[in-house]
Amino acid sequence: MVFFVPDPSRRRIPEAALARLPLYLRILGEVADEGTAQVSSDQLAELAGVNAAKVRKDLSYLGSYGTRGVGYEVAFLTYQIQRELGLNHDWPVVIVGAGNLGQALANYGGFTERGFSVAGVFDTDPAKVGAVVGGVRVRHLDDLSQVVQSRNVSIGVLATPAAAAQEAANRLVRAGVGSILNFAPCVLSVPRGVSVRKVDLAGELQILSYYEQQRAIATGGTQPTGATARGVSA
Amino acid sequence: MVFFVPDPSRRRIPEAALARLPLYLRILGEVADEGTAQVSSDQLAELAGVNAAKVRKDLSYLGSYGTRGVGYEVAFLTYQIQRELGLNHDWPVVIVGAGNLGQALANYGGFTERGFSVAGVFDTDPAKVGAVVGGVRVRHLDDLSQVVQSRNVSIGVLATPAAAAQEAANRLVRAGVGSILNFAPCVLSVPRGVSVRKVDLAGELQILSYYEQQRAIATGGTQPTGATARGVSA
DNA sequence: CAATGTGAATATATTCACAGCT
DNA sequence: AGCTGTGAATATATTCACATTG
Repeated sequence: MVFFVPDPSRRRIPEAALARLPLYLRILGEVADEGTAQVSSDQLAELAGVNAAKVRKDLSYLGSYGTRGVGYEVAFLTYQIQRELGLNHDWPVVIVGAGNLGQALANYGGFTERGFSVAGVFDTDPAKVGAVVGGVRVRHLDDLSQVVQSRNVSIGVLATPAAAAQEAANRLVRAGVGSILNFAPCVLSVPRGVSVRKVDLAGELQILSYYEQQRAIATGGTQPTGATARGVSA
Repeated sequence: MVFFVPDPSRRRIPEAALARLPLYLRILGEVADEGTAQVSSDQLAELAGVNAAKVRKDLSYLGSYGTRGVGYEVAFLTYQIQRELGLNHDWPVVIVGAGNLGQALANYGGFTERGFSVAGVFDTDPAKVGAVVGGVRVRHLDDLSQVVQSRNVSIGVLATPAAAAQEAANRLVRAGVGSILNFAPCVLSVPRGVSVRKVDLAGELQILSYYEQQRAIATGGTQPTGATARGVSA
């Protein structure tokens, strides 16, 4: 009997810490742009708006890359986070759905700016196929597999209407994509091993709405515009 | 000495549970569209892709709205979640930044579809001011305060470049906005009491990149396209 | 001596498992 | 009989506080 076989993927970073690494990375970029070579966890924490102990613990999952009494070397730490996140590789993405949001994401500089080139934009609507969006021609979804394989794409961005999302996800998975960023307002069912992250834009507003309502209650203030109850199934 | 003054805002829902309410709400909407009147926590859990006990505990923070042995009445539960989130009120939003993302969000049906009307789109760029986006004319940021006050706006969506974000946030706060949804890749500093939620689109991809790298390591498979190390301060 | 890295303490979140209703 | 609502158990995350080290 073998005890304590330490899961070979033991190196896994806790989810909560992982989610903050992109933030630290961005801050390190800004700090570097100002010519600063060293940062302390206190400084990072201040800039990131989090607790300094949290910064240190988060970074400790990557290894011991700081210097006691001094801090972290900006360039070195940047490199280590990038390496941990896999950002020293190219990760071309495909965008499925060339509606408002899909087009916006294709045009949106933020992806390419941070190293995610758009290998293709896909749709099934003949009216959209052929149009040029963000410098990329919209292709028919039938070409997805070919592009994913030839360009070695492993990340897909899903920006279709909810009704089309599951089928589009199926196609992404069949084409060989291993991770999906889902903007469609629906829950995807994917084979085990495929990673999905969901972004719910309207949901974010609903959460803010809760905070605003709490504030309104707390301050005993007047409620916002007309308490027009919406239909229950809206 | 007074012990255990139970925080008057004790009614606060745990953050993690709160973040799932929009998901449940959406699922309830789908279920209702299919004409189903009752759902069990098992069914909801299945549809939401989470544990059934979690569903029950989340819903229990709202009150006891289920019926033992039966489940939850779809319409009633929908109403209760909406009420808790403050969605029985109108919450007009303003969008600051009429670049690619700002325009897309204004056009994007998802906000209005879920009851968040766009009261205005603002920018400082004279080339953009006056253009019509998503049926709304882009106004100059100087008009922000007037619109926020006249339309009683308390939620702002920030979609400017990072460099302009802090100043735009200041203006939102000064105008009277209490909650900000921040798409700009930067950390905002706001007065105590103002809520900020950040959406980091590229950061989401970076996290997926980590998963993909882990998969590549686990499967011992070939790395993705060219291991071109990017500049350290990228 | 200043700041990291980390055990220990605390807080939050998830899940189990079942008493209690319908 | 079946499903909710919830204490208790567990897991994860955050924060404290300090020994350790350059």
